[in-house]
Formats: sequence, structure tokens, C-alpha cells
Amino acid sequence: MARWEPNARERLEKAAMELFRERGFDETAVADIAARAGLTERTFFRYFADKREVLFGGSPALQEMLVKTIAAEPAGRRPIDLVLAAYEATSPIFEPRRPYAKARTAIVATHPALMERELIKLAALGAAVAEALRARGVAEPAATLASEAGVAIFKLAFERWVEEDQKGDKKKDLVHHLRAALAQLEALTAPRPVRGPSRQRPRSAAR
Amino acid sequence: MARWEPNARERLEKAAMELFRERGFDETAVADIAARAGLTERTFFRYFADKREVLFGGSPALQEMLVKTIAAEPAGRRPIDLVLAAYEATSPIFEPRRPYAKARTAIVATHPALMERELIKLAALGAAVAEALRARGVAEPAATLASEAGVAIFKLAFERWVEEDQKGDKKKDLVHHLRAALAQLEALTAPRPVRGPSRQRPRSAAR
DNA sequence: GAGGGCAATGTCAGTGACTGACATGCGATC
DNA sequence: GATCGCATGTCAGTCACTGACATTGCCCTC
Repeated sequence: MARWEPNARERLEKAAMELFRERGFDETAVADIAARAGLTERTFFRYFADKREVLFGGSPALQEMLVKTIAAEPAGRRPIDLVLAAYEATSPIFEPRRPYAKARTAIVATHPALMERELIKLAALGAAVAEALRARGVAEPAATLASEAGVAIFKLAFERWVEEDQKGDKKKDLVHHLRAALAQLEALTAPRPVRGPSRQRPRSAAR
Repeated sequence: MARWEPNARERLEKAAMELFRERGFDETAVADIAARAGLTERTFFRYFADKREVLFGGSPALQEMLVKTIAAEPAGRRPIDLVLAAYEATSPIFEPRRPYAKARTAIVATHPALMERELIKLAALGAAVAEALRARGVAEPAATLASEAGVAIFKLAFERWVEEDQKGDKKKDLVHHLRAALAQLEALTAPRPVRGPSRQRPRSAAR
């Protein structure tokens, strides 16, 4: 009721998550979210550029963490290792929020419009990472490719990490999944076929 | 005027490209596009799910070509090579359309909403490729990672290919850029640092 | 402690994307 | 040439989003 309740932004985010879960994204009007948060539709749009954005408030902080980590890493490592270190550094943020991450991921998966937004946020993270690599002297196209590979690894690892069911004891952390994903990518781009013993004519390497 | 002019869909696509270029995406109303095509707004929405979709009509054909190529490739190659072969197979389609591709890419780059749509289309291509790999017996997570790597390679190669200015003689084709991008990715994920002679302590390879 | 200023919120009116229901004209079929 | 089906048109409505302006609580200063 009171006009001056604090944390308007968080209230809006919470109300939106609840309503998207209860009724679905399309069936929730912005006015509904605002009403549950004790605010008006107009105020919602002062905090979020559009209806989808309310689910992506954590994005800037994540990006900042990635960029700073890359800048702070010691020298003498492959670009892809710098990128991986950056994503590993976010693990302490995510680890205590696994249930929240799971709920949010489930909502995003329900609507293509939300997946679009998720994809462009990931692309923005990738672009920021590429820029941070360039700032360290990594040349193109290595910077772009390493950051794209990083996004692919992160997507896969995050998905595995979120899906891990509460088997209780043997839960792996995000860092584990990130390292596994990188190892698998390395295996995939290794010069010779990966699965099964050799069974085709040898020929000079790709390209 | 006549109600029964043929090719309504193509007329809408052409009108949209023109108007987006002349006025910009936001400044073009769907009713404007329809009017230029000699149709009504309602008819536009019978052909395209939303205003952005009018720029993405080629997506299903592209996806079909990728999937079929992967299914038809001979056995005994790395998954990533199958993926690359699939993208290479699209080259004859793109090659004669470079000016169109350039114009379209420029429009998409002008508006985040269009980039979002582009990203989700690429993700859909990637998902279809991963599925095609699985149908050939490629296991997870190799199928997903190979298809994601393929998308990254395609994005980079396509960008290079489109940007290539009309220097006249020495234009490279899309296949060239695709192969170059794969080679660069392989170099990035190779066990040891890429640039400069060795200058750090050796240690056993990743993982 | 009255006044003034600032920042967050509210109110209102408008535009345009998108949808459902129903009407209408063109072309083919029997 | 009556009928039918499909592409298109018409109309009305909802909702996301925006700009202009009003209001209200809070803090600072004199």
C-alpha cells in the first residue's frame, strides 16, 4: 500500500517469477506483475525495458565478473583456458542458487520469446569476453572463437549442473561440469576420429 | 489493386526489406509493409508469425539442407567434419546471393530484436544438426558440442564472407572461410598454447 | 519547522503489434 | 452456372510499451 516500500525491483522480479510459474508467460500481463508487487504498470517499465527483461536482472553482474576475471588471470595460458577460468569464477555465485536457477531455467524454456532473450544475453556475455581477451592481446579470430567456444561450454555445463537431480550425496559443482565440457570439446577437435579404434583409410589431417 | 496477384509472400518480404532499409525497423509499421505489397496487415500476419519473421523465410530450407547433408555423408569422419560438410553444402545457395545476404545482414544488425531472432534461428539450426548427428549414432555430449562448434564456425565464416569487399579478383567463397574457421578452432583447443614459442612450465594436458 | 528540491511513483492518453470472428471475392469443379 | 474452397479483407479487441505531466514522500537547508 505504502508508496515508499523498498526494493521495488526485487518485488517485481519475485512477482513475475511467481506469476509466470502459476499462469504462464503469455497469460500474465505486466499490469498483473505490477499489481502483485504493489506498483503500477508504468513503474514496471521504469525498471525493465520490457516484459521479458524482468527475468534477466543478473546479467550485468555476471558479465562484469567474467571480464574482471579474464583481466586478472596470470599470463601464459591458452585463451580458452582464460575463458574457462572466468566461467569457473562464477561458480560460487551460482552454487548456492541452484534451486532458483532451476526454476528460472524452467520458466525460460516454456517460451521462445524468453529463449531468444536468453540467447542474446549469452551472446552479449560472449562479446564481452572476446573484448576482454583482445584487451589482453589475444588476436582475432582467436578471441571470438575462444569466447564462442566458452559460451557453448557454459551452456552445456550449466544445463547439466541445473538438471542434476537431488540424488543427495554425489552432486557435482558447476566447475566440474565446465571442465568436463572443455575436455569433451578438445576431444572433438582433436586431429583424428574419437570413437572406436581406427577403421578407415588414413589421410592427412583436416583442411 | 487486384486481389489475386501471385507471390504474396515474396512481395511482403521484398516490401519489408525495402522499408526497413529506407526508414528503419521501428519506424516501419506492419501496415506499411502490407500496403506496399498491395495487401492488408491481417494478411501479413497470415504469412508471418510476427513482424520480425519476415526476414527469416529462408531458415527452414537451410535447416533441411544441413540435416540431409549430414545424413548423406560417408562414415568414418569426426562429427565436427560432418557438421562442416553440411555447412559447406550450403555454399552454392549462398554464393550467388552475396549482395542480398549483405543487405539482409546489415538490416538485422540495426536492431536487437532482429538479432535475437537471428540467434534463435541459429540455435534451431544447431539443434537440428545435433539431432541429425545423434541419428547417425554420435553420442552426447559430442553431438551437442559439435553442433555448437559448427554454429560458431558458421557465424564467423559467414561474417567474413559477407564483409569481404568487392576487391574484385580475390574473393574467397564461403567454403574457404568455413575451413579456415575450423582450422582456427582446432588450433585454439590444441593441448598447448598457440602463439609464440613455448615459454611456460610444461604440465600434463588438460583434464 | 517551513520551504524547496529531488527522486520514485502514479495518471492518462496514445500508438502499434497481434488475434479472433466473420464477411467477401476469385477460381475451380461438377 | 450453382457450389465450394481458399486467399484475402473488415472489424473490434487486448496488451506491450511510451511520452507528458501530476503527485508524493524524503531530505536538506535556512
